[in-house]
Amino acid sequence: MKLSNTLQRRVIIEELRKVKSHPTADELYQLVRQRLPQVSLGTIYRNLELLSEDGQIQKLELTGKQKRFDGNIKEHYHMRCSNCGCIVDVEDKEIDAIHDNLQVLVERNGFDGFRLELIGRCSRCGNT
Amino acid sequence: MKLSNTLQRRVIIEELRKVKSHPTADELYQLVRQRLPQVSLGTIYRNLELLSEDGQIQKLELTGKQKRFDGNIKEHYHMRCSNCGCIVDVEDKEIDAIHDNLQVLVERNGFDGFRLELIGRCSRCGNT
DNA sequence: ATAAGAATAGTAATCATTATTAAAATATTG
DNA sequence: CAATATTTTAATAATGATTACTATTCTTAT
Repeated sequence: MKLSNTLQRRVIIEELRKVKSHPTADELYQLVRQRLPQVSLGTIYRNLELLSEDGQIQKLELTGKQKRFDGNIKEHYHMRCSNCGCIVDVEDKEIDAIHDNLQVLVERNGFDGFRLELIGRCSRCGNT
Repeated sequence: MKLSNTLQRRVIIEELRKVKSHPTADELYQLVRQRLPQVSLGTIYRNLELLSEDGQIQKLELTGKQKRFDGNIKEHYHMRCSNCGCIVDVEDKEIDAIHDNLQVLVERNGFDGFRLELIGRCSRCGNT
């Protein structure tokens, strides 16, 4: 079924695409509220689910108790900062290469797929 | 600090080591209750955390909203069944090999580590 | 055995998420 | 455009997993 074009939905998409922080539903709620003070948290949750089912945004399958969302639907990797817990995008040719290798290997061994989450330090937290 | 030797703690470890199902805290609570009917769910949670900090059991870093625990502290991979959601151990030479490759690659690119979760069908659910 | 510290059962509180519902907005059809 | 059907919304309640609190009991080290 096609999704209706509602103001709330438009603002949710816009705000999600503005940020690169892979927000949780609640974080996005805070952003959307600045433009639509009456918006309800349930609306955020419902739309994030619907929009990700519809392929307009990405629901991230990551460890941790909160779901996170990404306005960028191009497949790419994520790194979790071992210090602050934030999620950052990984743009890395070599990781793309290992992805392809993993995919082949994993399928050759009868698995359907895999989830890979990188761990490191984000730029804010440095290398120490 | 060293952990005291309590009956509850012993039974929790024993029951966890008996099963290969990577239970959640609540699932383990059901098992422990059969031997200690007065045990409290809080005791299960607290001890699972303490025991994993102490290295006596493994807390699994997996996607999904519930934490899971493993009595086997030897490092090994896990597969999530895409049908029933259960977690099964993966014993696979090739996966071990890719693990080592990934480790090298990931470190060479400045990451500290990674989490890999395989996806497939468990033996109960078959290959369809 | 006793005192100090740790762990327990029971309960309440918290956090993330999902469900419910009546009213409002949007889409469809004639 | 008007009438109707459908979807979505805000507000609220409910759920499920986990954590916090607390008075009492158990362990451990003297």
